[in-house]
Amino acid sequence: MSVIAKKQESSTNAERRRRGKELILRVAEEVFANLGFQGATMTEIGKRAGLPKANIHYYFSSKAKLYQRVIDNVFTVWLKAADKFDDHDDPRQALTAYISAKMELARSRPNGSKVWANEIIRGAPMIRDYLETHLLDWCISREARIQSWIDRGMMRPVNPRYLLYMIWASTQHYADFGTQITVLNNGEALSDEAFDEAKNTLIDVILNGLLYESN
Amino acid sequence: MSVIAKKQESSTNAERRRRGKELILRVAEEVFANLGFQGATMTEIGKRAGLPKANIHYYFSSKAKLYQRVIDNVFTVWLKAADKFDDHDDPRQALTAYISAKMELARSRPNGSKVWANEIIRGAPMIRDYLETHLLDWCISREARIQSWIDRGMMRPVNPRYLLYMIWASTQHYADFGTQITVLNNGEALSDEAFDEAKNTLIDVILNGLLYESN
DNA sequence: GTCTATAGAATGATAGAC
DNA sequence: GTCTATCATTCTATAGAC
Repeated sequence: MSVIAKKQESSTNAERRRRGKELILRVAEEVFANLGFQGATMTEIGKRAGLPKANIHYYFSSKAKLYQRVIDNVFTVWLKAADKFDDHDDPRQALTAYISAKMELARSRPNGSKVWANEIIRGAPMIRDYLETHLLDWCISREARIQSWIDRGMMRPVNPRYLLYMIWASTQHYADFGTQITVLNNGEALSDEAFDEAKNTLIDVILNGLLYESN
Repeated sequence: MSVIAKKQESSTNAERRRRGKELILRVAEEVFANLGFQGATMTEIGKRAGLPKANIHYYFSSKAKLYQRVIDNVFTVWLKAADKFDDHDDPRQALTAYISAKMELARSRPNGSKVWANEIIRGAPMIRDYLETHLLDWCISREARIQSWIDRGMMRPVNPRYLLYMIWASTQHYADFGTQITVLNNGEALSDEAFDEAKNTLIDVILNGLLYESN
């Protein structure tokens, strides 16, 4: 076997290993979201991934480590969507883009949002440092941006932080409380059209609540 | 011992028993809120209540039954606050009263809100029937009320259901995500003044977003 | 009613064969 | 790398003394 062939085989194995880890992470996100950290079991994660639990321990040394990796992914995805906030220097466009991005995330990755919510409700034992550093930094810089809009008379004066909380809460609700929303929708998940209407209602009320008539 | 004395003693014992159950329920709400259903243990509940776990089982036959009772209490308290919605036939007054009541509940009973959130995130296994009956009924009647305001030109047209979700989400956030809010507040819980400002921001944005200038 | 002790089941983690 | 078998721990729940 040539060196090149060896390299290719090695690359293939690495690739397979990566895919195995990806699969486990995806399944683990779902299980942690629906059962909480304590409720989730390695056996259940293994079962849904089609593996004995010993294999999960082979890839991720402990349940806590696996959970930490799931949380890392959730935060990475959130950060990426949150950057939509910076695309425009106009409150109407920026807030519309941000609310839309958050709603699309709630739609496409509800389990990530649930894991995050579960973790916060528990008192954030695993991610306190994220909150104290990355999240706080993100907030401070965006609050400055919102304040500059207020100072320039582009929107009504509100405490920027409470505005951010309002947007987080009302968008993430469609992921975290998806079960309740489905039950109240006669047991059917919101259609794409209904979800769009919900999104537009949020944008409509918040922008109307913040912007002056003239804008 | 006279019959009256016997009656009094019996009443005192019943009273003590009731107080014992109350204490356990209060402690259980806190433990379920912070650890989730699976994370909460009878040992921990007993420890915080100053009792061995066998006593908890004496008062509540099983962990599931105790949890169900905690959930019952949460829903009862919520229903009472939700009635604030009916005190006025004017959107400004009614929505202000309702948002205020929800925020006061988030402030005074954050653990109840967290238990509810945990239960919904898990897929509402224990309270699906509540959602399908009591909560749905409550929604339908209040949506009709909101719709009548819209029909009478008292507020801008929005889908009443998504407005309710917005109010629930943005108020309950202050309970469910209290840990995150505290960390972002430099590790200190929101002061009464800050909480009031948050409440007024919500009322301000939502009412401004819904009502016509002339109102 | 209250407690100690323990049964019986489930879980995270690992050893060791293949 | 993958699997079976198993250990050590922890949990719900109950038995039984007081």
